[in-house]
Amino acid sequence: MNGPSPSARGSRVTISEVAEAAGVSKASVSRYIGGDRQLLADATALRIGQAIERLDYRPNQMARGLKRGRTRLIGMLVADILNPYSVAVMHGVETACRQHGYSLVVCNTDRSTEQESQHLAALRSYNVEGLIVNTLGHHAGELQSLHDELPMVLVDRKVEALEADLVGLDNRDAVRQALDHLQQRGYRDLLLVSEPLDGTSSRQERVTAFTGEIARRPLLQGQVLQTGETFREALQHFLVAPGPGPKALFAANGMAALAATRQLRELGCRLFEEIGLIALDDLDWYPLVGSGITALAQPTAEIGTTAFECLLERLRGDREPARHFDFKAQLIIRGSTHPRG
Amino acid sequence: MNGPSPSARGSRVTISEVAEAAGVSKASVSRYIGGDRQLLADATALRIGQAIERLDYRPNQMARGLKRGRTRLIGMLVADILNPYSVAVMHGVETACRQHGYSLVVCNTDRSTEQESQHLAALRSYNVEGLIVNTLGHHAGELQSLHDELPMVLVDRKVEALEADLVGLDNRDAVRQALDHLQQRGYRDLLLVSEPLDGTSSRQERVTAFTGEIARRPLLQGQVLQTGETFREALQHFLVAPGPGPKALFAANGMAALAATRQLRELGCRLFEEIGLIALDDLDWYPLVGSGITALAQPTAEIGTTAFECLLERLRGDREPARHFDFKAQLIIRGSTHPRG
DNA sequence: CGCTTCACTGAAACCGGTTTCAAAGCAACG
DNA sequence: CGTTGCTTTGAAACCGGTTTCAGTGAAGCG
Repeated sequence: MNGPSPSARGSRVTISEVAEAAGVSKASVSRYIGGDRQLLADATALRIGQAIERLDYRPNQMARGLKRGRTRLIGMLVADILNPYSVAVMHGVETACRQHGYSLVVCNTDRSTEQESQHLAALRSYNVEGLIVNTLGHHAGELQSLHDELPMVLVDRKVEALEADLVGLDNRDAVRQALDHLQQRGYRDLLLVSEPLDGTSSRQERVTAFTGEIARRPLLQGQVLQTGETFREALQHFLVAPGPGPKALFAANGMAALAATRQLRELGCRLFEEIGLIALDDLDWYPLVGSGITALAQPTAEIGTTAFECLLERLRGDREPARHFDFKAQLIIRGSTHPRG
Repeated sequence: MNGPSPSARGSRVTISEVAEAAGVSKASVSRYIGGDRQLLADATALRIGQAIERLDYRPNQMARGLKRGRTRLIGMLVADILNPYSVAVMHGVETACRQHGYSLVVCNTDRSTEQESQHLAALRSYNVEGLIVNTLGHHAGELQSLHDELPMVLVDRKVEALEADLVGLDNRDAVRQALDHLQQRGYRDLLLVSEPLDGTSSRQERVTAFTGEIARRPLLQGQVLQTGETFREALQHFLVAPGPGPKALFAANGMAALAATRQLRELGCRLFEEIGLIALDDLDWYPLVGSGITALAQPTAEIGTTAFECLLERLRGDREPARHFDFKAQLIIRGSTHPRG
């Protein structure tokens, strides 16, 4: 009837106590909890089971990991935990982890190079079995040396000179879908709004795909703008400049969509009568802004699960060369790209 | 020039190898990395430092935790990682953790009772030093028995019969601020929109404070509505029903604000000319909807840091009775509560 | 010079598990 | 009845660290 003593903070039941209570050796208890139950006589297993139940014994995963080399811990390095995309992917990863008996250690680098390094060291010291990385990818050296030690899957962003699996979006296809849609709706003068190009591969790919596609489509004219200090003025300039036809913005991700919409409002634009908008990522508030923001949704949950499952295969010994998973974005049409003239 | 062998997956440099390389004993190396450096002769320390550098040695945190009892790991149980409030708090916690050399294991229960239980077991088995809990709080028993073993801080939500520190919002004050503001702006007929009352203490407190305050203010009339299946009809009914004056919604949190705004739009409301809106939590898209949504911002970062620091004090041996930290919400006025009447 | 003190170091026990290895008990076999 | 072989078990080594404790040599002291 009496639970564990409240003052006994940190002192847990150990395998030795269970062994003693059951009148067997540590080894037998270890075999019981380790799944080698068929090695034990039924009577012995029963006694151990009862002792475990009675003492409410839970094996110490850290101690198990020490000898066994399996901590059942996965590390995830996230560039910006306040970015909804990252969280959505992380949610997918976490779900997959739990389903396979793994736990997730999440490290947020806050887009800081120094924190990235610090977190990598920490994750290594915790003996995580594998790593899911969505980050700046400076520290290519550290990442490489870590990748030599354990499996690693990149999410959304390549890291230069790192031969690892990659799970992300088919950016080229997404950009094409966006331009197809805008063009079909009658928009002609486009502006790609991206967060600053800091080397993040997905951002760069979207920009490259955009300029490439624009060059290939005689009907369209397009330029690229980065959010930041000069963004407002440049945007204003775009709005008033003469062009080949109706104007539209293409936000390269959710944060850019937020920044773009905010600036449009502050510049006194009526959303979205004067100017169209399409955004990569589909955030839950897009339907609420003006007549709704047209989006290219990323299958974030699927990206997360795939990243984990990819990691799992590596953990099970898969030695294939690095693979790439490119998911397609899904167009969700709302009022911000209503047909134009 | 040659890094570690790529095939040597999982085999790291150990303290023994460093000891051998430096020509000293494990004990000395341990003292070196453990901060007992002043115990060592300068020459010895130098040799060890060089050996560590040369072999790129990183101590295994798990092994250290085993004997020392300090894993430098904090667990956080989150009810819903897709809820921006939770993420914002988590961000605060994570930052504080890193600054103090701790890492964070995040477990998302997805509002599932079963997952909560599963995660608690996992966190225990990983020897986390402390726990930050923001969750349903079913499993009061498991939480209690865990709280007997290690320090625990609740965030936002009380758990019945659990005597633990709590960090959250002063809900009564927040509700008063909201009603003061609405009243002063001329709104008279109010509707509190809450997510379903599932026992979450903060939700319940807001509802209770609301009805209490309404009863106390003769000018105001108010009722409570929960999001969910019947929400749309009930909302529509509220919109057309006669009342004592201008109507406004009070969203009890960010998710409720999202649901409410969405329904208002679908019901054809012009935001926010016909009806006012104030929301608890301040999400980054509030300025973009209609004329902007007035908000009561929670100091989420501060809540997160406080939760961690509170935990830290407990870890350092603080045995005070359970404390409560109630933060004040901050009113941020936007167009959704423009003056009426 | 003998004795104490102190700074420094290493051997060994320990943390809580897993795994190897050998041995004990028992049945089947020739 | 002596072997053989299988099942079941425990002692002990091990994982990678920390910590205790005893020992060494040199400096300080009477």
